[in-house]
Amino acid sequence: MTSPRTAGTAPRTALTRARVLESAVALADRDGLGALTMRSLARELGIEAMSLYHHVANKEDLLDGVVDVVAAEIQEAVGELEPLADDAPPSAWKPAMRRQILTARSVLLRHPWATTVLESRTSFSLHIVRYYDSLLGLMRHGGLSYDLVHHAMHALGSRALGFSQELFEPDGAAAGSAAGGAAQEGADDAATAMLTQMADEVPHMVEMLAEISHEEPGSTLGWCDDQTEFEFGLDILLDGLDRLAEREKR
Amino acid sequence: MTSPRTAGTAPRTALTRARVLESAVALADRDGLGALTMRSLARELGIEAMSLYHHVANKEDLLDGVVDVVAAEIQEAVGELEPLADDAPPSAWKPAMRRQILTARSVLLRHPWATTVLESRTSFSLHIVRYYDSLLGLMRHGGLSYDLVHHAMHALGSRALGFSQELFEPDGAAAGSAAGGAAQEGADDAATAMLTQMADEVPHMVEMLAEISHEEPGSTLGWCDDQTEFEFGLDILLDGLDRLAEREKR
DNA sequence: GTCGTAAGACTTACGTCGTAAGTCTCCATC
DNA sequence: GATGGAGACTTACGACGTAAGTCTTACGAC
Repeated sequence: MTSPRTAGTAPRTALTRARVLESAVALADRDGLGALTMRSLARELGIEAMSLYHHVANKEDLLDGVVDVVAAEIQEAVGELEPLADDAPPSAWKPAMRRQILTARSVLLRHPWATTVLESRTSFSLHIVRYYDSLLGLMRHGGLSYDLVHHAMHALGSRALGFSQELFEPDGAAAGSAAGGAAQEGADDAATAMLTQMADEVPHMVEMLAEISHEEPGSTLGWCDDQTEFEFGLDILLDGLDRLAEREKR
Repeated sequence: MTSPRTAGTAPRTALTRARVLESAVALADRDGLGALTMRSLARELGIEAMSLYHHVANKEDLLDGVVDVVAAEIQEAVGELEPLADDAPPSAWKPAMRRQILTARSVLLRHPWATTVLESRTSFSLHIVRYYDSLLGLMRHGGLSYDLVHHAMHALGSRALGFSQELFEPDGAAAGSAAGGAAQEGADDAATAMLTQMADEVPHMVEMLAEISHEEPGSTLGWCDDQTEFEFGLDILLDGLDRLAEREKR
C-alpha cells in the first residue's frame, strides 16, 4: 500500500484536465453529445462525478474545454498544410483559403457533435482565434481591405470553420458525411412520401424532388452529398469575395 | 359551483393546443428559451404541468409546435408582399427573393430564440415547406434548373429563412438586432482587450479590430451591424447564383 | 520514521428537469 | 339523473448539474 507511486497501478495524480477533456471528446465521439454528462464522464474515467470539479469549473467549462481540444486538432491539421509562400501571387489566396477551410471541415467531420457545441459557446478558444487569424492572413495576402475581410468573415459564418447548418437534416448526424445509410434512406423516403402527398400545396418542391432523385440511381438515397453542397456554397462565397476584391483594387 | 359554464369565469375547455403554443411563444419571447419549461409554461397558463400533455405529446412536440407558430407568422408576413407577376422579367427573381428572405428575417428578429429551436428540429413544419416552395417558385421564374435550385437551397442554408449563425457572438441574444447595448459593449471591450494582449499571436485580428473600430465613432460598440452583414452575405450568394443561372442558359 | 498539510478523491443532498401512472371532477349526452 | 369521457390535478421517479462537507493519500519537513 505504501509502495512508491512511481510504478504502475494508476497513481492518484494521473487525472488531469487534459485527460478529462480527452475522455470527454472520446465519449462524445462514441455516444453522442447527449451522453456527455458529468456522471457518465466520471464513470468513463472510473471516478465520481464530483471529482471532475477539481479539473473543470463546471459543465460550461468542460464544454469550453472540449471545443478547445477540437480547435487544437483543427489548428494542427491546418498547420500541416504547406504554407502560402510570401511571393505567391495575390490570387493564390482563394485556393489556399479553400484548402484550409476544407481541412478544418475534415476535422469537424470526425467530431459531428462539435458543431453544436461550437455554436453554443459564448467565449472563444485561443486556437480558434489563431485559426481565424490565419484566414485573415490569407485574405490580406490577396489584397483585400480589412473592411472587406471583416465582411467576409461574417458572410462565411460557420463555413469558415468547415460546416454549415443544414436545416431539417432528416435525422442524420449534424454534419455526418458518408455513414448512416439505411436509417437515412428511410427518413428520406418518409419525407418524400409526405411531400408527394401534398403535391398541390408545394408543387415546385415535389417536382424538384422528382428530378433530383432520378438523376442518379438508388432513388432517394443520396439526395444530397453534404461535401459537394458545402463546396458549392463555399465556392460561391469565395468567388464573390474575389470579385469584390478585384473591384476594390480598381 | 354548479353554475352554468357558459358565462365568464374561464370555462374549463378554454385551453387548446393553439393557446398552449401561443403562450409558449410569448413566454420564450419574454424570458428566453431556457425559461420555457413544462412547469413554467403551465404556471403561465394557470394549470399544472402534467395538464399540458393533453395538448402536446411531449416537449419535442411542444417545440415543433412553437416552430410552427413562428413559421406561420413568417408565411403570413411573406404573403403580404405583393407577389411576382407572371409576366415579370426572369431577372426579377433575385430582388423578389431578397425581399422575401428579409421579410422572413424580420419575423425571426422578433423571436430571437426561434433560430435555436429551428436548428434543433428534425422534422419540418408544413408552413416552412410552403415558404421554401415559394422560394423555389421564384428561382424557377428566374429560369434556374431544378438542379441549380437544389444547390442554391443548400448554399443558402439558414439564410433562406433569414438568419445566419454568427460564431462567438459575444453574449448577446442569438440574432437580436438593436437591443442589448451596454452589456454588449462590455463584452466587446473585454474581447478586444484580450485580443490586443496577444497581438503578436493574432496580428491580423488585432489590426483589423483597430481599423474597423475607429471607422465609426463610439469605438467598439457597433463593431458589426447584423443586418448589414446578413445582407452582404445574402447578396454575394444571390449574385453568385444569378451568375450561374446566366451561365446555364447559354 | 512520524506527522502536518493539502490536493484530490468520495459521500450526501438539493432543486430542476421531463414525464409515467393514477385519480378526481366537471360537462354533454342519453 | 345516470354515465362516459375529456381535462384537469396529484404523486412519484429517474435523470441532470452542482453545493457542501468528509475522508484518504502522498509528500516534505522534522
